[in-house]
Amino acid sequence: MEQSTYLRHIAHDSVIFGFSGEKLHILIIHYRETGLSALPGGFVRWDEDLDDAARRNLKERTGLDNIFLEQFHTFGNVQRYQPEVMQAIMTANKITPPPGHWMLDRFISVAYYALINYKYVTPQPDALSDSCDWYPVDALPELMLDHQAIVDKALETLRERWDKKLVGVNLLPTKFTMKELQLVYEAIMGESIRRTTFQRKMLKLDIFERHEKQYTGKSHKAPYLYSFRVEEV
Amino acid sequence: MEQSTYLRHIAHDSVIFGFSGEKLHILIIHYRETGLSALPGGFVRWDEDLDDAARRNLKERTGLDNIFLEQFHTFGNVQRYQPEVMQAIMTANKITPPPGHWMLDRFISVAYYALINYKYVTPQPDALSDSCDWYPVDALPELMLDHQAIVDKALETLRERWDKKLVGVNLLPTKFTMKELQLVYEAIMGESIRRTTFQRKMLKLDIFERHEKQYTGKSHKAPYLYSFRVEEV
DNA sequence: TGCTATTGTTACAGATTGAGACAATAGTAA
DNA sequence: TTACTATTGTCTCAATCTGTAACAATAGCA
Repeated sequence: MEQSTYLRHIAHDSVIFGFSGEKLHILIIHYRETGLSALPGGFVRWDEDLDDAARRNLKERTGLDNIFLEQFHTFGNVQRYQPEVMQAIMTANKITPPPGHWMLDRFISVAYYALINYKYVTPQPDALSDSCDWYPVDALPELMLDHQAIVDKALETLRERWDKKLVGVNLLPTKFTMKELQLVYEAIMGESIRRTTFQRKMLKLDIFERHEKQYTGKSHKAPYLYSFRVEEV
Repeated sequence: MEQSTYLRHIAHDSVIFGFSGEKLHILIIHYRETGLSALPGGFVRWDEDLDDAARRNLKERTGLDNIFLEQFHTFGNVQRYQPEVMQAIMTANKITPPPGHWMLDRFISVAYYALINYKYVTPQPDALSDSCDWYPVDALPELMLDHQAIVDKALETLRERWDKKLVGVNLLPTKFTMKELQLVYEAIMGESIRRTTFQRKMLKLDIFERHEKQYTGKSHKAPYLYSFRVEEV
């Protein structure tokens, strides 16, 4: 029996969030000469854990390892099945798949979201795509298949998990100011919060370590830098 | 190309919660003559939405329709791949699959949880299983593959979603007393809560409708019955 | 008419949250 | 040196929420 490299019918897509300092961004890839935009995704190898596949893919796309990555939903509607889309991508890359090729099958996609520090990432397009860019979540291009729905669900999940998953911290450098953390919060929640209330709420969590002040050259009081405290056991 | 009824490599399993009035229970099936216990699960047809597959399966197993059913995680570790388990089940049913049969392949399983009213359900074993019974969550038999991990994750999810998903209401009859709702809460959360605090918290949600009193024949004040209020638009 | 078990409601203290006030800077300008 | 401005770290006060307890109102029974 033929045993291909990848598990058939199973894909994974990642919503990679980055924070620019002002807005929340998502990494979008463009397929060569097709006008198609999509979330970075891939397949699962025969001998590979599902989570590892997502992690491997993320590393291939961004070069980053040890990143916050978490599964949030699996999309399996029949309407996802649009072989002509995959066909177009392959054709544009001068691949002529035989009818019934596994990439033209119906796929169920397990979706992950990643939180990374925008500045440390230089997106790297892979063999099938010609570019790989950051877009603000509120100004995404039209995405293929159900990828917009995947993004929407990812955002919804992010809002629910703000407190439990250190969402903000994972989008910032190791050291950050309360102001920066608040900007992330507001970008994700889509609502503003009072400075003092936010600061008090964060500090009461007692999970941050306070460091030296950050002198920016601006003529006002310098803020403290904070980092997530790593508990020693 | 051979096109089987089901999508290869993709399964789904359901953690079906029921509340006995005292404890939280889960529906477990036993495979004929193998000693194997498992969550009810199934596969996805070629022309079927993933969610529909889970819903169809639930109906086949319990006879119930229009039930609260929600996806919560997808399990895809390589360790799940134990063809000898599936082999044993098929052998016990006098089926001799050819080597490479699709049911002996590696599977990724999308897990759902359902909340149903214990009393209205008579579990119905299907062709491959000899029985189908309720077990208290704290006294489950040994489950095959990673099904215990699936149950654990389901419980964890249930606790997180108590408020958002009307978890309690979905486990009770249409009309219920505050006491009953509180018992469900305590069974799920694994901790007791003060009666007055709980009652106040629930009533403040302003999502319940109060009905007539429930006279049980006991010699004390009769409690009101409540139901979830359906907002008219 | 009491008695008991249970339920609905209210009262009160402590904790949490929203909103504002105020003092403490870090640089700039006078 | 001395204002002046923008921003940050705290503190205060009131409103709200939560944990706890008390109390009144039954429903059936002796």
